[in-house]
Amino acid sequence: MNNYTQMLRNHNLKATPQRLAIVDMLYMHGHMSIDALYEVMIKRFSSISLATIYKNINLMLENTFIQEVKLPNFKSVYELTKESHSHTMCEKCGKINDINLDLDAIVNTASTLKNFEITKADLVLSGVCKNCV
Amino acid sequence: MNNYTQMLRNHNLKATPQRLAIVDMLYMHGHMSIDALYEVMIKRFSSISLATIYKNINLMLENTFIQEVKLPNFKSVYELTKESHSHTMCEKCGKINDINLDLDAIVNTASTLKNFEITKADLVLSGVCKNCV
DNA sequence: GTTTAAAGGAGAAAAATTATCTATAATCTT
DNA sequence: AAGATTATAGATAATTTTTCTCCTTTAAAC
Ligand SMILES: [Mn+2]
Ligand SMILES: [Mn+2]
Ligand SMILES: [Zn+2]
Ligand SMILES: [Zn+2]
Repeated sequence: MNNYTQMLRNHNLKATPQRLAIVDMLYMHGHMSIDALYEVMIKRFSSISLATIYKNINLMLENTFIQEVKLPNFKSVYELTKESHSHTMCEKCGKINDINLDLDAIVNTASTLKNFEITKADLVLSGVCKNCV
Repeated sequence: MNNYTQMLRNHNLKATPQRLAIVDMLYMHGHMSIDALYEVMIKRFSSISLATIYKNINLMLENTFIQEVKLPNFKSVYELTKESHSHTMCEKCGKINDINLDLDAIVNTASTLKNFEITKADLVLSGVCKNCV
């Protein structure tokens, strides 16, 4: 029994081949849209239903096994849940990368400024990556 | 000829009553989803088509007359374009507020760290507002 | 191996968004 | 101000995206 199998079961999800493949794809590609995921999944499971992708993505979201990343002007992408982090997105090539930034100061400022209890900070930095300048 | 009329024309948009109302609603409410906008618009224009809302929102987005704000777990909202700013969103009552935070330090750090030319920073702080604690 | 509860696939259905068409209204031209 | 020009609104169809239903298959438990 491999890694992902245990991870899925820990989240009350049966470890089906389709799910293991989804996890595998997300692990390999990092951030994937529904469409991109379906495209790679159909190669492994020629008869997989798009509904299966949606159902699993939604289930995994509910179980916080994965996270949705909303991007300006683009479709959402999904990734395996890991420590909170921010993202960069290249507007030319569309490449999305993780970036660890210390947002504590900002969050604290905001919290006191607005008397607001902050539980999550979603930051997307858009621009042009080094390969696209 | 009022304010909005001129603003719309400056963006190559004819100042129709429907558009003026959309601008007015966004000005009054701040951040609105497509549905919320349609709901208030139908009160003023009983026969307005949802397609008109979509067409105008998309046109105004193209002309950067308005901006889309993508929110975790919720539908996008739209607002009149103003100076770049961040948002807080209460997960209890759904209230969205503007907040001006100095992200320069963060942006610069990210830029040098990843050799990435940043043109835009979208930050949404989720949590619980003072009215909902 | 048998049981059972969950998941997959096919396709229908629903929801969201966009496109097409025509009458009308906003702006431009005189 | 009147007429010409062009973009827009609204009705509706079409398309796209997402969810649901139903039945079969399969993973997990015993
Ligand atoms: Mn990430
Ligand atoms: Mn705002
Ligand atoms: Zn790039
Ligand atoms: Zn609240």
